[in-house]
Amino acid sequence: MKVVRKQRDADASRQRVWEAAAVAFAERGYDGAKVDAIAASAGVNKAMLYYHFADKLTLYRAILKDMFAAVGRATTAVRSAGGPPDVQLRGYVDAMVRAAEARPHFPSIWLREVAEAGRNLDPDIFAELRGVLANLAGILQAGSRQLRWRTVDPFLIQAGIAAPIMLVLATRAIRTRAGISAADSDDLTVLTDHFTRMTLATLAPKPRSAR
Amino acid sequence: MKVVRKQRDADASRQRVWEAAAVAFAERGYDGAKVDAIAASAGVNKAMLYYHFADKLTLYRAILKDMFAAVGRATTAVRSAGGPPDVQLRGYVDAMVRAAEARPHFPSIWLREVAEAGRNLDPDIFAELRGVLANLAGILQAGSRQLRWRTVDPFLIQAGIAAPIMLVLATRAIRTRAGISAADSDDLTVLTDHFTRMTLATLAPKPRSAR
DNA sequence: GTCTATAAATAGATAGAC
DNA sequence: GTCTATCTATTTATAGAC
Repeated sequence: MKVVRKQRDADASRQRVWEAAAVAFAERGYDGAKVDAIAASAGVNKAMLYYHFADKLTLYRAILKDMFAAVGRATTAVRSAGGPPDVQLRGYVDAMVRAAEARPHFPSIWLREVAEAGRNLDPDIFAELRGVLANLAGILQAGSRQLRWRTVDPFLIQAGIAAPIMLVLATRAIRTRAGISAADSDDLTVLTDHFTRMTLATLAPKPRSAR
Repeated sequence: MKVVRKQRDADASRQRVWEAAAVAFAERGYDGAKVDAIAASAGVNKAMLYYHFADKLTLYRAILKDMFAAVGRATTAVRSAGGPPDVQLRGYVDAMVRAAEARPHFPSIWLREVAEAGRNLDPDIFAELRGVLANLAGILQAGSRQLRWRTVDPFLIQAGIAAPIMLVLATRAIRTRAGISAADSDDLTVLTDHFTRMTLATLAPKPRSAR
């Protein structure tokens, strides 16, 4: 009984550290986030943090890995589900939005990692990223065959989907304050709709007769 | 003569500090960039850095202001030049690409600032951002009238243009190493072409008859 | 303008008691 | 599992000579 209780507390404090760290890394970046602050905000002592995680970098990498693994799982599920390419594409966009939405720290950390140009990413995570891109490439190929989509570099398509989504989500709070309105884009469905339509329009074949 | 020489040296060392700082802030972020490292990489002593700039934050803000002012000038020039909305839009995209390309540190710092959700941005810079967005909104309105473009939130369009461009530029070096190919997208014209076409396709009116 | 030396504060990490 | 106290290295910033 005592063991069980301790176990539950352990999980709880580990979880609180994890979440406080995710918030801090999102708000301040790896170097800007301070271990003292993370521990304090988690309601534990700094030594407790080091009890659960070897060091700051290990903690950070654990959060990163969780993020990218989630995207990998979600996009692979979309691909496995099959269906028409345009439906899969919507699923892909939706997977991005949902993975980010489920983790409030996701957009900021993702943007920072892009800015870092991968310095913190280990081979595992790179493999995950290539997997995500392969899922997208698969959808694009299916679209080429079945819907005569244009042939476009999958990386450019991925950039066009993920980057703006993360920007919109990362700046939700500040935009109203800054006098930059985007009322609609706070609705996640609007987000998915817009970037799905944008991507499909980009991929659509040239009209037969027009011009 | 001596004064002139000193003056030239002053400019030179100030400039070297500026550039070293821009690189460091891009690579490591505000907190990750160390004053010692910046001074060393600029080939001056740390005290020299403080001679030219009041403190680290002032130096950082100066670089930020230069970046956003450049985008403001460039997009305003595009708007003033007038012309058909689709041509103006291409000019707008091109302005983003060029402003970023002219400053190697631009994409990374821009992405980091988005992740910061504006913590470092002062009212001046916010005004600049609103100006850029107003320039885009003007183009979109002209397109609505003259080319029957759809009505879309300008912020979503801006997100769709700027964010992926910065991502592509910020990750140029790493992508080859990571096994993520995007050979074409290293050519700036290809970049401008792609995101211009993407945006125009997004804005294009619904076809009359099709479906 | 430029440098050396150093102050003063902060931050990551650990020892060791409970 | 959890905490207090502390060690050590790093980091921003300045004083003051040349």
